[in-house]
Amino acid sequence: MSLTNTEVTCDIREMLDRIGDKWSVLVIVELAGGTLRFRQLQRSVPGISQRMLTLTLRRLERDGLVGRTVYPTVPARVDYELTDTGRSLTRLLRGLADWAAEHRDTVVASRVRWDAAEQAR
Amino acid sequence: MSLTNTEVTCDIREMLDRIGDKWSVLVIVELAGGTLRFRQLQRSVPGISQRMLTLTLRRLERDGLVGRTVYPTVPARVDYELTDTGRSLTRLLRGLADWAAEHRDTVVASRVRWDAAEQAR
DNA sequence: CGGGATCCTAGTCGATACTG
DNA sequence: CAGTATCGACTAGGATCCCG
Repeated sequence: MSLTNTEVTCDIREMLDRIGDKWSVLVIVELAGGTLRFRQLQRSVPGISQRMLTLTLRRLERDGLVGRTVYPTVPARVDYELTDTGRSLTRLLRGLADWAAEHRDTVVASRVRWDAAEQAR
Repeated sequence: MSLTNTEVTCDIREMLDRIGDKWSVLVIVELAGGTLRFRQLQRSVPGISQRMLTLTLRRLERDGLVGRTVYPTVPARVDYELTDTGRSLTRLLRGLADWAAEHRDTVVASRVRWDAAEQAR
């Protein structure tokens, strides 16, 4: 169960390079609820700009986590959905969310203590 | 088991803000092997600069994931070790590493395909 | 509607030099 | 040894405009 080796840590870094940016997990989580169009997705992820939604989706599509379907109607219609690989990620995200929920208070308290000590200097 | 709600996604973003940077997980993984001094840690994490190791350790200490002990000897000696909270993270990191190991080939293949299609334009 | 192309800023990171 | 301070490069991300 040891984690101390270069190979494993590189694996983790790869993962974080994939989903550690500002928007990827938010998009993935929304798509976990089902297929969404570009506009729907943008409305579902408050604060994301058009540009960042596009960039994020392209990266996820490139990695095979998200599928893109274009319907040649006018105006254009584009559906986004998680692939099987993408869906397999939701289990992991659940794990992250659970850890965060469980330890948030402790972490916040630690920060408050730290910042107070900082202030004291 | 749904992930689609703002609260959960914020939890995950908090987590990623905490460990999603370039060095945090690498430091955590090294400390998972036991207490280390500053220099030992720097040698254990190839490529990390003095500055980034300091910054990373300060952040982790502020969040209560890493403990710091100073021995007032000359020259100074400082030990770093995971707290209980920090140690609880290793289970999660194991999950990330496992996912990465299992899906790396698929993801890489998807990228190659994407980049080839890109080239074709 | 679903983007692409540009421009710009704020923050991250690395390199280097210095200190107790 | 264990840092702090400074500078400069790079880049993620936001704002805006335009197009089919």
